[in-house]
Amino acid sequence: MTLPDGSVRELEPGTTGAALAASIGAGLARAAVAIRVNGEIRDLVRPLADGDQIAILTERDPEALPLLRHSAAHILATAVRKLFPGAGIGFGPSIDEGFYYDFEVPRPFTPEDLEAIEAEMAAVIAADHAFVREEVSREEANRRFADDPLKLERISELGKDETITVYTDGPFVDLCRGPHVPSTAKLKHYKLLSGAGAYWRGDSNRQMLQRIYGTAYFKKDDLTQHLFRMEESKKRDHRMLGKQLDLFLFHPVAPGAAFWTEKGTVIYNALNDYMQELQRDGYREIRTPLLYNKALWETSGHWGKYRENMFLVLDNETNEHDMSLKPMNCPSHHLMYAAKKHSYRELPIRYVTYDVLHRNEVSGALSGLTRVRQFAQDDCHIYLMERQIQAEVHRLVQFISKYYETFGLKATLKFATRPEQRIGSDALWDEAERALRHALEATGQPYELKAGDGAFYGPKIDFDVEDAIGRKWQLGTIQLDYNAPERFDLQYVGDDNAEHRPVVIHRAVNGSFERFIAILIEHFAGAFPLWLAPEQVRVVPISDAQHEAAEAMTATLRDAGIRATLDDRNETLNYRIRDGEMAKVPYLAVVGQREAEGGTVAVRARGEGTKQEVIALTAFTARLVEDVRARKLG
RNA sequence: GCCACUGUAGCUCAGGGGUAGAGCACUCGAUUCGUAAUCGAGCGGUCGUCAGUUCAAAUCUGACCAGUGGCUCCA
Repeated sequence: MTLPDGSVRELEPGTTGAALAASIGAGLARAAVAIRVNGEIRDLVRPLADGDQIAILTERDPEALPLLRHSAAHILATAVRKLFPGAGIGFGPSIDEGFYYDFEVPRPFTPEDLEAIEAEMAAVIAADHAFVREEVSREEANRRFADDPLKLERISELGKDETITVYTDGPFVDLCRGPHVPSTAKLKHYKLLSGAGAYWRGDSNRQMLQRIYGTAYFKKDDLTQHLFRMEESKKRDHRMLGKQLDLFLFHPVAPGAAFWTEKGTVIYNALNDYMQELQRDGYREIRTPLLYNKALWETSGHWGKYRENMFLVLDNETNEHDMSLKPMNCPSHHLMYAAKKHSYRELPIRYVTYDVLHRNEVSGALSGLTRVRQFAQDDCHIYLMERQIQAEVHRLVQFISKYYETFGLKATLKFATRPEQRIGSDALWDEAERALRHALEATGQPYELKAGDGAFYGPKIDFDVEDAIGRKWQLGTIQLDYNAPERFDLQYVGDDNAEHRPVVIHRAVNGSFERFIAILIEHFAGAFPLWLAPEQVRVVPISDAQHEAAEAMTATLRDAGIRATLDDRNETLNYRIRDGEMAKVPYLAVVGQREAEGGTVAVRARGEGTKQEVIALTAFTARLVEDVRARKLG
């Protein structure tokens, strides 16, 4: 057998991974979680064969964590079966952030149930049950799971040639492909998080099961960090901060559509201004109608595939719902392009629109600003020749990266290639993928390949950003589209005086303003950098004697374009300082007798406590103006 | 859309078959203060909406509306 370092070991036939690990060292034997045999991850207890390529997996291997979590799901089921005899069992996989298991029980699990179950899991772990793998015949499997209709259903779907395996840990037997960690004692750091209803097979026509979510890690620190992140997410929830900081609100009369307060609107406009500033170079901002006859959606293909997500509007003359609010801008952009004849000399043509869009999301999907029915994208469509793709994508990647950097968001690029379901010839896809990949590599930025994850009409680059507490959000996208130009019969006249098809690039950076602002609120925990802060400076006179001076200073700041307010309420200084800090205003400019006389302000920066700086108002103003201009972060 | 839970003052929340409570915010008065809550008084609610049960409903029941979590990252 060959080990990862290339060394070869001779072993008795039938030796298991566990025995191999033990023969290498006692430490490795203890740390071993599973074994990779010829690229396939297996249980340690399975026998090895002559000539196998072997790698022993320990908790340090990234592939090991899902095994632990999947095993945790079994341990959870073991505990639930003990406390709720007769509970039906569904699926219990590991997921990105942990694991879950679905149970068929007469009532939902309560938080108290979860506590009891978690305690019972500790008992299962203490018992140190080995995970025993067995290969069984279909008949045997049906016999074993005679009381588990959900498992029987799954067994009936397995192909004739598939090996059916079951895993046993102590009293619990489960139909399972495996593999698992060697025994229940491997699970040390885990936490049950929540219970929720979930349909069997995700089908709302099937019965509702009760799902328990949990998470597990090899290291205590990792679990602690995960739980901390959950806590921190709760504290930063944009729905709570939005209310607290008075940025936006929702009302039952317009579900899924935000009302922006004057403060929220400042942020919205600041983002829009920045976007426009970055796009002065070569972009054409246009506006198109919000309401269209269905003819447009028939051309674009939305009428057939997307209609249930569109808001249809009754046309009184025809008495038909044959008008619709636009759910996206692309068709209207294509229309604008097609309205004129274009020379190759004009390309690329870049249309940008910030119009409001409506999509009829199902009611249960709505959530704060992140899932809404009305929103605005920074929507751009670029019409260009194939040979321009590389340069254009290069330009876009740099632009988008720069944009995210301004907010201190770390972006990761994902390159998504042709999916199974697609349109267009392979030659076209080859060309499109080649052009995208070259452009990507030219930027020098690392990227991750997501094979088969492209749009049905073309490959794409997605931007995942990581926020201040390490959460990932999918934001920007650059998509090549060969389909739309066909549907809309888009053309340009080439240097050969013949008509040619342009290619379309769809591009969004914010995704939607609504969702992006939600992400920013959580990223900054409501403490926006100066250029985004709705209220940038709050002038706080110490007593009435400085009222006039403070008023004049506020006016000076405002004249310089700074969003300054005056807090001359009849409250103590302490009260107003506290209020300013809680409102997360970047600067409090305190004006006492000394400052009023000297034309200075005592500046208290947000979160810096009493570390104040007394500075001439003119110098302070100049600094603020510069920081806003530079969109300085902190 | 479906399931579970939730809906009481502008906000956060307590209460609960017999005429509605707190803190903060707001208004007024006193206080004029050097860096995270000064004191006092006052204003403020058809207890999400509509029905039903009851002598009596904010409380119990149902429907609806809205919000929150979830609804295969396949044994």
